[in-house]
Amino acid sequence: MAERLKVSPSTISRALQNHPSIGKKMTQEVHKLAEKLGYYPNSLAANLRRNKTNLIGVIIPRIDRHFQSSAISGIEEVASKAGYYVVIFQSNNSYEREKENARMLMSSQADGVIACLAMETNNYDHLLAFKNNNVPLVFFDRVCYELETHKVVIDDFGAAMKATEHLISIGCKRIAHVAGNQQIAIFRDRLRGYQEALRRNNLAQEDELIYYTEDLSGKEGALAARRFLEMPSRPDGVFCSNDTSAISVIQEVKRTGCKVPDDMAVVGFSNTPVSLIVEPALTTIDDHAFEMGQAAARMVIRQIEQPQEDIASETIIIRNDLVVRESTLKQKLTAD
Amino acid sequence: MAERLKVSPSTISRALQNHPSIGKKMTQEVHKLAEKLGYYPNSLAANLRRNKTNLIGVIIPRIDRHFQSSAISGIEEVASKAGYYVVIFQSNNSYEREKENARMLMSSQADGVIACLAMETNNYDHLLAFKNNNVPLVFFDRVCYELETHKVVIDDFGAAMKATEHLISIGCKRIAHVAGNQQIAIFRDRLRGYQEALRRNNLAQEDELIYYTEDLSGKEGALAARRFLEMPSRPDGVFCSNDTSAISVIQEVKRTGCKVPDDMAVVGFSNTPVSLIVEPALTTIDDHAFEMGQAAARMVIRQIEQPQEDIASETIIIRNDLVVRESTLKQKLTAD
DNA sequence: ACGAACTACGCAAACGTTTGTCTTCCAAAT
DNA sequence: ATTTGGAAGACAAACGTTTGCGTAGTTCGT
Repeated sequence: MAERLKVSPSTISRALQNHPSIGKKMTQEVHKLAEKLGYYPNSLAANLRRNKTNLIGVIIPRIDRHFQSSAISGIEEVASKAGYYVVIFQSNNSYEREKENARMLMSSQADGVIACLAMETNNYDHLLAFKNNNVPLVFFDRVCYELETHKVVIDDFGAAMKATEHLISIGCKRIAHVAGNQQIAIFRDRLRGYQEALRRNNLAQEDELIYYTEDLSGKEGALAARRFLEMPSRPDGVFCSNDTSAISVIQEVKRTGCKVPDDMAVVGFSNTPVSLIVEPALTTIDDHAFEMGQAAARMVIRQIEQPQEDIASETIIIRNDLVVRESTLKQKLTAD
Repeated sequence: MAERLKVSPSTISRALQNHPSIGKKMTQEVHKLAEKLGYYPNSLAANLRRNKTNLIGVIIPRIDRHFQSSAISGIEEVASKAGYYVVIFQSNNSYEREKENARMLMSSQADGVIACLAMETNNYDHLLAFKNNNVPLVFFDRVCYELETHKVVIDDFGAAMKATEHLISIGCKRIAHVAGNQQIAIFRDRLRGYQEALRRNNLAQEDELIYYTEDLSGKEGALAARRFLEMPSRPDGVFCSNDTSAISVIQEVKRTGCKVPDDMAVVGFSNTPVSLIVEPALTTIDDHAFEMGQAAARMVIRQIEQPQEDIASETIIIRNDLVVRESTLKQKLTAD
């Protein structure tokens, strides 16, 4: 270590952080030497001693989903500005991996945790450890209502209602829905929002108009589209719980020679980049993933730095917007 | 700590890792107690003592690019199977951030590092620290030829040649190129591959057929397309150095009423998901990002675990494939 | 019955920092 | 000349593990 080349260990430490009780000359010399020796402080040791790691752990399903990586970008932006590092753990939507990730995070003494739950997860004991050990925990998007924690979400119910009412406003009378896994609150809420919109507008609510999927994959979107197309009285609008399935629906509809939006209008959810590429471009809900990430990061950092706050739980709801594109721009709209 | 509830500190440690020199009964009791107390070993302390973190640091430009996140998925798969954790640092293509990331990685005592260089980077001193301190370093994709390290790449030159020759094979005579930042080796190589294909087939090599971009963004793709379309003798084929710009080219060409591929065939690079969504679907080079990640991870782990190996540098070249889709399926092809 | 060989565990040092307190030295005030 | 005070730095403990070695207690062979 650097100390042996000059003097004592504590002096080095203080010099490196420009502590006032160390002389100017000494301080400068130490910095010089550190430079020359290519010295890197061992943060393991420092963190151990200080009992603070400046680490924010993030547990998410998959990094290669646009929504998730946008949220992470938001988290990172806020965190790094505040002097925190972000370490990412993927659950791959597996409960076991999520549990393992939580264990690792506990072991690595993260100062705070941000999580978006895996599809499979319906037991939350592995996350209790954070609560029990006073490490701040913030959920976003796929949150857990059974646990009393801070959350960042969007109003999925309202957004779904908005999307469905948009379909109604352009004249759709029979509106179908491609629903996500009903274990997950956000997908339940989107289904409910869809139903509520129908109810308020006195439109048909038939069970067969709802296609339940496992994971809203493209394949399932195509299957849903086929089912809808084969129905005797075919729906004229579809609200899908994500963009991937919505795009698949569009493609499948077109494959059969029908027109989007004229024969069937389509609305997605999330405003991923592909929604701009598909033809016709997809009307969708912009869920502001980046902002969700920012809010979650700010929230967790506040908890880290002001632990005395007695807020048991706080929920932030991020704005969402309906982005109208061609997939719901009926040419006959003006004629109506 | 758990020890105070029973006996000595070392016994606990050994019991937790099922060391043979600890009695069955004792071992079981310790595990039980750990369970009950919700005990999480402090890996900071353990790592400090063992001088091994099981951490692999990854420095990449941006997590929300499909190529990068696929590569990370590959890295993670291999790493986690081998008992390593992956911690991700984004450079946002900024040299300063990359330097900072490298410093942090050095401080956190990562066992190995995998890096994909930022656009801005053309000085490599910050990465020398790894070499100097014997922490294995593997580059992938955007590698650095000035440093003697292990690398995982694809044959960008060959792939570009393959792509361009494919355009030639479908009858294109005037082939343009949307080139990436020429500071980066891979984009230089792709340009060279394009040129070589033209040379070998005795086709026109005009400077104005090459459109140089800063970052191959969608916007730049559209600008390139416009330039090409306005040329007196319009190119009938375009090879773009990435998918984003290629898709923009397709959209812009269509916007002006021209047909892809009949008026202008388009080839991209990377086989991102959007290449399947755009119409016509994009012919592109599949660069096997996931496999690159896997290979890089295997490579760095091998170096970590077999430090005696005297291999100064090794380069792995991952297979790449041309994926032919409608953007180069000329209907007149059979007529030719 | 005596020592050898095991078994099962404790002791203590070490990893590289941080930090509260103590010491030393020197200048200024009395 | 003696005290006072402040500046600059040293000492040592502590963070929570791991690990080489030592040492009781037990078992076994003779």
